[in-house]
Amino acid sequence: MSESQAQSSPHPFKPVDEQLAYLRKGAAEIIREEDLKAKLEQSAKTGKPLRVYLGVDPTAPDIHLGHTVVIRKLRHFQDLGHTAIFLIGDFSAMIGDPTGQSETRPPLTRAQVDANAKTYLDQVFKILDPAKTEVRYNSEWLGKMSSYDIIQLAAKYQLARILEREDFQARLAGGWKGRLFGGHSASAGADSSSVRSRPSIAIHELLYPLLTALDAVHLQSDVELGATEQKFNLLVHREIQREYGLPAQAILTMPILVGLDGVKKMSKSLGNYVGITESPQQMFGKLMSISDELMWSYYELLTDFNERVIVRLKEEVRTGVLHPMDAKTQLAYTIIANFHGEAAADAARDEFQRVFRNRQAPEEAPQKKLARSGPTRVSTLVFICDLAPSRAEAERLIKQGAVEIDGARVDDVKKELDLSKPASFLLRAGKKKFLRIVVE
RNA sequence: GGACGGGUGGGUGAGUGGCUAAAACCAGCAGACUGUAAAUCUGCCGCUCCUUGCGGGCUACGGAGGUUCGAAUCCUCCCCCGUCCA
Repeated sequence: MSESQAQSSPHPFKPVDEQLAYLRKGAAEIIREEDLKAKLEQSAKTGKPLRVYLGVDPTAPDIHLGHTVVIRKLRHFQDLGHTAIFLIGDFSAMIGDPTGQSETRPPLTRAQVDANAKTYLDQVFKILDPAKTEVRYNSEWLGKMSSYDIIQLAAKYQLARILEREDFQARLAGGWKGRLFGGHSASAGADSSSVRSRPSIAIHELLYPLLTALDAVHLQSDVELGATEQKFNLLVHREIQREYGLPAQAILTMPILVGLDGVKKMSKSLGNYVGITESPQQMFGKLMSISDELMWSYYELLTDFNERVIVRLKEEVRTGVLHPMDAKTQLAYTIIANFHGEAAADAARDEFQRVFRNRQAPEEAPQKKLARSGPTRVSTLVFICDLAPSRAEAERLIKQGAVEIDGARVDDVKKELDLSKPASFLLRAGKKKFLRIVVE
């Protein structure tokens, strides 16, 4: 868990300026900072912690490092003694947040949402302190609304205001911009011509920010967190709170984490992500593969090193005192220790050294047991062990010299192995994929 | 409801009857180099079978039928998307 500077004693709070500095780290924007400061002062005075929430739609079963950025910020509030509310948008997930979507997305079913919500919580509590986290579901209030309530709500906001939103603008104008971070491979000048399948906007999407605003109303939040792409929604929440006669919450947005490719937003569908349930080994490998440049934003958004320390590291790398690889190793170590503990992080680091720097066989590769059989081609083996998606691909890997057995390169496509007797060997396909095959 | 335009491989996008498993670019994968980074270079990049060959078979250009020795390309119907009009 994050060994952060803030310790348990919730009251009295730390000095407001100190709190602010801690909260500001890595933040993209605080709206408005004076508001947040005033709220912190108020809470310091009254001894009443702030109510800080993060709403998440459980649209996928797994969370990855990209999601953790903002969860970590919630943790920071928790560290400072404020009340962290983790809101599961089980109702809103069934509408679908239009943010960053280029078209209306298919709504999730109740069952999917429930299943996802469950796995989310397990994972989220690797970051948040379960004992101090208030978990809420927005179906609690949204599910009970009557159509009358909905009309009332809808009357509180202007269509023009909703349409101001960038996603809608773009979708209405057609030829929506590539998603964040140049999401579509920009072949030169393709912009205006790629309008072919112009997406539509369904009415219910307009309601999304309004409905989720009721979360803020119900929770009587002082602060809401979100990724920068949520800014629009968060601002609507703020206004609707006022409409309902509540003080407007402060907003703190966090930058979107760039994925392993160094270009696009980290996302599962792009495959440029590190899942938080992945093995220490896998995480280590993935984290070491990021570019030197990207490493700094990971330091900022995924670790508790404070700003000054990060600046110093950066300077040391720049002047050649610290090797970039060592800086990256430390980064990977720190992140993994957060999720798996230090022992596991140690092991992952050592293993990484062994395998990639010293080019030795991994201490323990994932094992795959096979029943005895006759002579089998290596290409077939690579395929049935899932090291390649097809036999053709497996064969290609061999032709390209990517396949090794116990460290010896296989260069004959037709090579066969005798699997009729018990045996154990290490099969490698490509740089990163190892499998210990055990024939029983 | 009408007029017009369009639906090609993971993405963009060429291709208007055979030379097209389908240009080019992007993404991806592998090898070399390295710090398993980035950059760069080289190769690969539908599936499958074997005698691994510039080999055979199968599948693929929204769907279904048809014309043809031969279709992503022509015809018919259908579905979907967009623009404009109502």
